[in-house]
Amino acid sequence: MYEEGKEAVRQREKEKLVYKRVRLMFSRRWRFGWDRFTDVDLFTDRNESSAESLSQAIRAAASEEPDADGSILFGHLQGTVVGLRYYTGVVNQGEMVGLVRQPQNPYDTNAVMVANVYGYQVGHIKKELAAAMAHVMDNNLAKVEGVVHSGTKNKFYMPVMLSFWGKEENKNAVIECMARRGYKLNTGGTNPIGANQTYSSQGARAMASKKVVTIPLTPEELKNAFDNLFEGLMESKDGKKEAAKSVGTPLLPHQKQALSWMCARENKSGLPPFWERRGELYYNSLTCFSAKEIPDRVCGGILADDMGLGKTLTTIALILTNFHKGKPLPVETCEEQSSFVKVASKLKGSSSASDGTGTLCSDRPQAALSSVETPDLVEITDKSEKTESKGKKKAIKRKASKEAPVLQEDLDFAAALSGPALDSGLKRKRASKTEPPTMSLDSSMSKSGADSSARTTLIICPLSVLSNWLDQFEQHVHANVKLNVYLYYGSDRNRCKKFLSSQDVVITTYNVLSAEFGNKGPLIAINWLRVVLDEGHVIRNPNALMSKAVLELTAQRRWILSGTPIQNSVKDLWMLLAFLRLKPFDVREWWNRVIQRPVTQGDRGGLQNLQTLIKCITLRRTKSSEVSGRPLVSLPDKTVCVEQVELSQPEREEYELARKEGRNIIGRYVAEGTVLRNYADVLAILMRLRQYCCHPDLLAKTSSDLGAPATPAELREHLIEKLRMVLASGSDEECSVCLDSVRLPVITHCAHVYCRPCIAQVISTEQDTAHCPLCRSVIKTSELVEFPQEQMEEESLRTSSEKWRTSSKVQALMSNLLRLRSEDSSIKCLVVSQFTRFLTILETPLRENGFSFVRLDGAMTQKRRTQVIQEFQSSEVNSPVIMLLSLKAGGVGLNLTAASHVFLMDPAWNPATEEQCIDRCHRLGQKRKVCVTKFIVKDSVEENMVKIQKQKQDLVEKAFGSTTIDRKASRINDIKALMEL
DNA sequence: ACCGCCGGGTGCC
DNA sequence: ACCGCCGGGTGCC
Repeated sequence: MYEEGKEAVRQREKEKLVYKRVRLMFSRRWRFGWDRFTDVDLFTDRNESSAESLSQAIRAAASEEPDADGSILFGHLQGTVVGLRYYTGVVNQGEMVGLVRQPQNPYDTNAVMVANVYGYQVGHIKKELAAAMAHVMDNNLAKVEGVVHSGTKNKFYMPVMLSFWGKEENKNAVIECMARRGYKLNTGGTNPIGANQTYSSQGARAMASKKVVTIPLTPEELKNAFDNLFEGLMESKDGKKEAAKSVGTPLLPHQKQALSWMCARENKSGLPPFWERRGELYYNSLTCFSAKEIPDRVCGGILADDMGLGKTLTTIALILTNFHKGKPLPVETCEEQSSFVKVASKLKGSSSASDGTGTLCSDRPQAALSSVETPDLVEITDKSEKTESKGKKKAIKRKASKEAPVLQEDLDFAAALSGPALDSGLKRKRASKTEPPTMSLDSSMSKSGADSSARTTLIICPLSVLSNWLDQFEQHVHANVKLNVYLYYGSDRNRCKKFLSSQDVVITTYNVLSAEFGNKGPLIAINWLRVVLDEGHVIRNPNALMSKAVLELTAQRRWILSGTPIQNSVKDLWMLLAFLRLKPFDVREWWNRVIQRPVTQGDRGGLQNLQTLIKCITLRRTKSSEVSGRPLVSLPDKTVCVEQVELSQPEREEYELARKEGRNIIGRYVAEGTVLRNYADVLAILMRLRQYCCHPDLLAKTSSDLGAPATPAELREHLIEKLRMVLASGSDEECSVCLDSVRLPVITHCAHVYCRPCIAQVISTEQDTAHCPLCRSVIKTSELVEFPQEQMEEESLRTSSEKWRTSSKVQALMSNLLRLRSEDSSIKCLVVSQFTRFLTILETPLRENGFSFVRLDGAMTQKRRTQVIQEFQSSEVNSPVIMLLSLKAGGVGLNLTAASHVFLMDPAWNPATEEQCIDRCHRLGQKRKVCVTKFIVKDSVEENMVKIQKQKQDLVEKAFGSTTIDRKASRINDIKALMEL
């Protein structure tokens, strides 16, 4: 009887083999989060086209996983999972299961497969129920989720609690569709089985013992909690690791700390978050999944330190310090390798795509490379290859002859026969070993862990920081170390796989990667040692091509560098975790069910789980963090002083004339209560005064040239025109909605300026009856006037052609610059103004006095910008000593540490804008004391602006909840104070 | 699966 | 014997 049974099983297996190939595709896609199809086809014929189309189909299915946003719970239904004994997948009490339609199933086109969190198939839904579900699922009426509350009682079937989720409008259709086939959805009240609790860590256990009453988070609490998600992720251990000798720059304490943490995360040991050891098994407390094998740990994480704390340096240190098995990257030094220089130069020609790389790129000859590979490494490589080919051979043999695998099967069959005694209730053995779970795990493990042949770190960054990486490598790698850094960018880049994977570092951009993703470039094909995503938050949209491309990369270790890890919502986090392959959340469904939905619904447990998760993989320090009681980075001192400027007699007379005129006009508006209606006019007057304070030639042709307005329409046109001129001169105006400097300014019909997104929000909330926040005029989107940023170029030409004259403020600046030069000619200065035309005026005296300078303003192309910054930052003797900087130019990331003196030529409305500007040189990397000089004209509108700045700062520190009325009042008060009314 | 179902063997009690 | 009953074989979709 025993023999007969054995034979029968073998026979059945053989018959089913063909179908099994198909089925495996389905189960495998779960296992790998849908994206690892290439590893999968152990059983497919090596028929390229069929494997190809199937893989495409599966990939397409994966991307269809809907974003469950806005889904509501329709109801629950108790169902049955059948066919348990045919599959290896096991389910623990309380574990979630996935339900996948299998329209290709040859026995039943309605089949619904059940898989556990790891993607191992557990069974099928009983066919009558499957028939009903198939309709719902195929028509996308609902997403069905399963949880197995009670454990497996027998080997053949088990109950499963199904919940149906979908859009409100489909609810009745779903309920009716199920009812028609005799399945009544339990829609009772606010769900009987606690949809929320089910997913949180207390899960089934808590439910069984007592009803846990959870008070959902308010949206505000949620927002706060979320904003703080990345705060305080300072590793408490102060383990510090010394960098390898090849790192030329000494690391600061917090950088050593980060290096230690990163090395630890790469040299894996210990369990990933939410896993614990339970006897023989590893158990995940979130999903209730358990496995015999040690779960995959994420090799890498998120380094989310504040900007300026040295993420780049730390990453370079990591590359050099932690190669394999905690040993430093083997690199050659100049002295030993002088004989190879010739080879190196040959390679250099073929590889460098930009002069930036030239000095670093490919200096290490290939001869040296091969000598570095220890026999030990080679051996491991061979081994992994063997296991891989063995696996394939086995698969092929199974098809050809049944002799070889019989023994294997028999053992398993015997195990199966021995039944529950051996099962221990948690893990059933499968009669066939065609698809042992260990194999897939092991193979992925050996790929990521034991494959020591990978050498190269791939760094992907936005184009804007590419040059920064090259600089930093040059700067921080020890001078006599030959590190192969290849810039994979430009049309003549070397696409040779062998070449790339022999480099130590390959740097490329997200765009290059996206481009290659489409036409199968080498980046996707190479097995990288490490992939580093710089500014990693750019991949937060999972639909973007570059995000998809990034997920396809094969690597043993993965890192995300980001100064701003989260922009708005929980959703954005999925992509980061998916890239890191944080299982099981790399599969969207588990992320949605375990984290995203609970958190967005205000479930505290869900939020806590998210926090724990993030904490495990993230290191974040801010500028204000401390290491062992000391501040992270001690910046050199900064002194800010105000230098009062006295106007000359003629200047004063001109100014007073304009001031009186303006005061009269504004005074009339105040008396009439029409300040806000004529706001553009007011701003134009103020602007005129501010410009007088700097230089008389700043004044553009003013609206007075336009002639007196006749009709209301003309008046409006004039006001809008005035506002346009105020903006065009570079003034940093404030948006009354966000109370910050305007970004993407638009002008309303009633001549007020706001940020485009701010006013768009006002319009969308107030719908048809939207009013201007300042004057309550009706506003419409169609009537908003765009203000194209940086459109003032040719005007500056006209000014320079006029006869140049000086001004008191110009004099004040020049005497400072001349004094500094005589004290220390190496000092570099930033000269900042809101008025780009003022910068142009300043060029003349700078040239006359023989200062070498560069200019950076918003009108410059990105390319020119980086060029200018590079020039200015250079420490060469002839490099420019002065940068003329437009206040609003450049993002926050701008690094101008070469300068130690800042001259703010004119005050801004928003003090934060000035601070931001100062921080561009007062930041990490600044070696000198920073000295800031603000020029303020005595007895002028500028002095009043400074006073208002102070008041505003106080206000910001005190409270935030200012109403529109407050804002309006404060605007008017500001103006009155400015004009001393 | 300690079930249900199928289909062959069988046939008074 | 065109049924009932018994008991072995069998078992997801």
